[in-house]
Formats: sequence, structure tokens, C-alpha cells
Amino acid sequence: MARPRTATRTVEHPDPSEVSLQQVLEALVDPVRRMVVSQLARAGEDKSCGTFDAPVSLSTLTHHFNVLREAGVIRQYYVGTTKMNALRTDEMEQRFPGLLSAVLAAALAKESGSTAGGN
Amino acid sequence: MARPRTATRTVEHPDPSEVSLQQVLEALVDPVRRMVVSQLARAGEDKSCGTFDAPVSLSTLTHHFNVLREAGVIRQYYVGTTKMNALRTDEMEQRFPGLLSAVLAAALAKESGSTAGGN
DNA sequence: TCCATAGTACGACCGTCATCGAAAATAGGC
DNA sequence: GCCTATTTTCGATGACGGTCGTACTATGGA
Repeated sequence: MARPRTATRTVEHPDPSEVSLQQVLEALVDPVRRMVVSQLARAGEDKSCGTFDAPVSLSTLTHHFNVLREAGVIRQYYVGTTKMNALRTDEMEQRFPGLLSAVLAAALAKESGSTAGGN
Repeated sequence: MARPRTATRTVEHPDPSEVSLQQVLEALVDPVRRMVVSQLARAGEDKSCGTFDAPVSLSTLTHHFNVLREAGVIRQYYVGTTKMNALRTDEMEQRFPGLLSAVLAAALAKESGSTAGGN
């Protein structure tokens, strides 16, 4: 111990009541971050940072995870050397009813490129 | 024809199917633009450009109206020298179900500064 | 015809943010 | 103890977008 510089690495998360609409929208407006959220939603289970498919470097991805976490969109926790990510769907739904689900629905619909109409 | 010299200034509007989620989110992420949309929603009727309350210059406001229009969020039309603005709520609801309404709900809830919890 | 009113176009400025690479930290296995 | 895998930190860079002021256009009325 001795104030283990390694407190098993805890991660700070905001209470939903502390995040603003502005924060959430800023988090979701970035395409890469939306990819992350979409993949998380589609997976249906927690994913480690390294398992995401995004067209940016790992360090950039870390940045995006931070933004998402600070906006209350995802929850992160360590498991050994890997860091897991989970969607805070329920809490978001409480704080901003319909918001995350609407974005997610639109993002996923686009991915599966169902109908035409384009992007 | 006739093409009245004064085409009475027509305004171009995108078909909802042509606007992307990205565009809509980018439009709604700006606080000033959200103010505009909120005031429009709250008014319950079309408002002319000059009747909005925003902390920016008129030319900046014009820019914001353009962004909102190109994202399919508002519809604009001239009436004499004034330009009116209307929310395209129904069309947005079709294109991105729940999105605009969720943002609007959150934005209006904040305005009326109901409970604490802050911004 | 001239003026007042309403909004637009243009160019410039500036802050913010996504991005990267390189170097560091942390935990687990051998 | 050391090596490796995983993620973070740091500083630099570059692009994008919100902002403004000024000059301009368009409409309607006197």
C-alpha cells in the first residue's frame, strides 16, 4: 500500500446529474466517438479499449474514451492490464430521455445501410 | 417566366433523406443554434430572424440559420422583407425518430430551470 | 425616387479540438 | 526480476468553425 501509486487504478465517473446536454452532444457529435458507442451497443457487452475498430491511433482513441466517460456516456474499469468499456444506457436514459437511444438508432440504422436515401 | 424579378427570394431546403445524422448533430451541438431551436419550439409558431434572442451579432445569427436550414432542422421563407423560420419537426421525426424531440425536451427542461443539478 | 428596414456576403481573426508519435506507466507471466 | 502487452501522457500541429464588422442587396413605403 503505502498509498499504492497503483490503487488498482480507479476511474472517475460523473453522476448523470452533473453532465450537461452540451457535454453529451459534444461527445456524440464526433464520428469516431459515435463509432465507439455504436460498436459497444452492437456488441451488447463490455469491450476492452483495444478491441475497437476505428480509423485513428491508439492515443487518439484514449482521448475519445475520456471524452465519452466525462460526458457520462460510458463507464470504464480495469481488468488486469486491459480497460473495459460499458455503455451507461440506463443512466443516460434517465438523465436525457430518448437522446442516446435516438442517436444510437440512427447510427446503427446507417451502419446496416438498410434503405437507400444515403448517408 | 415571369420569373418575377423578385423571385420573392426562394430558399433552398434539403430533403430529409439527404441530411446525415452528422449534420443534424453538428447543427444541434452549438448552444446558440439550440437557443434558436428552443425559442422556435417554445413560441409554437414561426418567427422572423430578427425576433430571436441570442448573444451574437446579426451576421453570426444568419450563419446559424443557414446551418440549421442545411441540416433540415428549420424551414425558411420570405414574407416581404422579413424571413420567417419554422421547425421541421415532423420531417425530422420521420428521418431521425426521437432525436430532435429529445434534444428539445432536454433544452427546454433546462431553460425552465426546474430542479437543481445544474446546467 | 429616395429612404428605411431586414437580412446576407465576404474576409479576417482566433480559439478549440482531433490527430499523431514518442516516451512512460501498470499489471501479468515466465 | 525482467519482458511483454495494454493503455496513458505529453507536446506539437493543423484544420475547422464561430465570431465580428463592414459593405451590399432586396423589399416596401413615403
